[in-house]
Amino acid sequence: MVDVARRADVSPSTVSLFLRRPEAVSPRASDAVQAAIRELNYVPNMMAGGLAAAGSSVVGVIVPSVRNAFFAETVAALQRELGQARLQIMLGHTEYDQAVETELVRTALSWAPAALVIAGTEHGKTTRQLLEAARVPVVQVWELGGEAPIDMAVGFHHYEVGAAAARHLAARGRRRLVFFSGRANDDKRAAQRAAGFLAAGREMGLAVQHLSHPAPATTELGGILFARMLKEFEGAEGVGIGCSNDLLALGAIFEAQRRQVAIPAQYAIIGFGDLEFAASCNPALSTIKPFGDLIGSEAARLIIKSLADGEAREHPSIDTGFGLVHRQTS
Amino acid sequence: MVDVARRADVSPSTVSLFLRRPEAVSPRASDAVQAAIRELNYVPNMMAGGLAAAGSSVVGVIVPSVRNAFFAETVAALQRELGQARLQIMLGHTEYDQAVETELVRTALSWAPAALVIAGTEHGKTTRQLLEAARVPVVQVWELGGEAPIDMAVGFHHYEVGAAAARHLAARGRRRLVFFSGRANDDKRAAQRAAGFLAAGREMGLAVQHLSHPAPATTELGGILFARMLKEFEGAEGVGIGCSNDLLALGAIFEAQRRQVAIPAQYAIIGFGDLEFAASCNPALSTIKPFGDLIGSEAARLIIKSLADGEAREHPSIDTGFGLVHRQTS
DNA sequence: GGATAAAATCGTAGCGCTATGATAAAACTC
DNA sequence: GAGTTTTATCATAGCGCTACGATTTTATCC
Repeated sequence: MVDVARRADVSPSTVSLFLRRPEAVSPRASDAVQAAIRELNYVPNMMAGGLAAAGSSVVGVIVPSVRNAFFAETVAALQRELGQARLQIMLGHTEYDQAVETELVRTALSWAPAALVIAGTEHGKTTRQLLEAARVPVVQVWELGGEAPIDMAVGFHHYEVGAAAARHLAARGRRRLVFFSGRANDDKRAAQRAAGFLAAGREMGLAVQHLSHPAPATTELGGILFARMLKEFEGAEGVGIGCSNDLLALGAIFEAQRRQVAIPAQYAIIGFGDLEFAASCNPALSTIKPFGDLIGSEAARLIIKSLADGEAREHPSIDTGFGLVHRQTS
Repeated sequence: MVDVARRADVSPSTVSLFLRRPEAVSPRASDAVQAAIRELNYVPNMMAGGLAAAGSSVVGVIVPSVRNAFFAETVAALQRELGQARLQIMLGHTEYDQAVETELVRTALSWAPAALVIAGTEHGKTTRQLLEAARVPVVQVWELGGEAPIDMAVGFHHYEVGAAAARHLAARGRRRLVFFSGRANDDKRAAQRAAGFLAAGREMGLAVQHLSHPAPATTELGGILFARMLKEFEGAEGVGIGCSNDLLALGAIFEAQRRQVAIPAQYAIIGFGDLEFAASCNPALSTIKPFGDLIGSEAARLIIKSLADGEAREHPSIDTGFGLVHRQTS
């Protein structure tokens, strides 16, 4: 910055002011500074700026897995919207491990972030304390319900997702409901969807069952659970299958085809996620669609608004809801 | 840090030294400092440290899209390995736009990063200049060939991927080869795979054709291209289809089923990516498997080694190669 | 032209930590 | 115990920029 100032024949303060508030600098000085920046290919040092300003332009984003298409979509939307506001994403993923999550929060805080985005409402005690003490906007995403939000929240009720899937299958005449899920020990949100599905089925007086597995919810596991279900429900009629995500559903479809089992004539299926392939499946997959992109863009909007409002900021929770997408499998 | 020092009855220098090199501090002082850190819940300010040290623990990671499962896997591996080395990922994604890429590089550089990871070998002139002038380790990932590496590279030759797919289909008796691709205007790596496929086919004296589309390479597009191909090759025999990714292949499989076209009896298919569902498809998908996880972990290893070696560091290019996974579609 | 207000520019202390050399304390040798 | 070496601790300048008040310049009014 000192070199830019020298070249533009202004003081370093003026260069700094120009970068922060261009309208506060005269056109003559602006032109000179811009030219100097271009000629010297000057790149500001964000650490110096953040240190002097007692806060940085970093937004810590902590999700269970960036490989999971749900979270990837939200991260992408956050990047898009926050990038426009000159904020940078520092990414951490927990692989569903609470101790990792605590360390990632601590690391994010060491960058004096402008805000934090973290998936879920359930956190370990230390994590929650760190977040509560952080004095920066915190947005919990992808879930509502459970523990009260620390600050702001954007998500939906996974329990209601499961219930909606059960009600949809019942409305399609299914009298016996089965729920497939993976990551039984780690994925609290999938467990909520299962709980909602089973409870809604019971309320409607239907027979319900839960087939779960500790492995991640993959296409392969979907096929395995479908085969297992066939064994248990030999000859049963009117079965509806809820899957904790679309990959399990895809695997179930493939296994049904291999065994000449007709979908949905013999077994109706509904997934969760409305993943990229869902509409193009054969048969096209019914699913519950979360709005991952909307979650990201709403979280970004809340952050930007919070930063503008300062101490007067609010603490909203936004329920994005979800969509029922009725296609050929149900 | 001053508060921690006061509480531990040592100087702030000793606290700092303990955090950087614990073995350089006596056990008595170590215990006192650790206790003070715990009691005060002290979180270091990384910006101050980075500024004073003339460099930070940030690694800028710039990929076309985090929603793309290939890159997500590499980002996940980078996060895992670099996290172990106390480095933090600052993520940017370009959505295949070169101007965005340039800005993301500039932003990453403003954090005085320890290193940069960027996808691809082809970059705009300004981007390349920024990277060359950066004086930090730069690892280009997911591609080899094209322009010479700026510093280090971990990837494979997409042209060879296409050629391998063509040779595989020829070895399975296919006499007419078609390549499906999407994002025809943006995705240079997909274009390379197409070029390799077509060239290898021609070299073997086979009829070759390229069906491409400017839209992203989705399952739906796979179905559309398959339908288009059926029109053009009405009654042709011995056709082999190479797809620029597994999603296109999945869409082609679904469309074949809808039209009672037998895979691979009538048309053989090979994808790219070995995505999560590939093995569980009906029929199971033949594909070319890139090693996204290995690319991430190798890039991380190179960065960590570079940082340890300092000016004496080397500039390797690592060819991870790829695997041919022969399953039921071919 | 003088007085006043607004806009523009500048000077300065300091943000929290590091690297480095200076100093103090501990360990070793004779 | 004295001298030397090694280990541990401390003091200091400074990293590049910001926020803020001081100063200068420009614009407006009478």
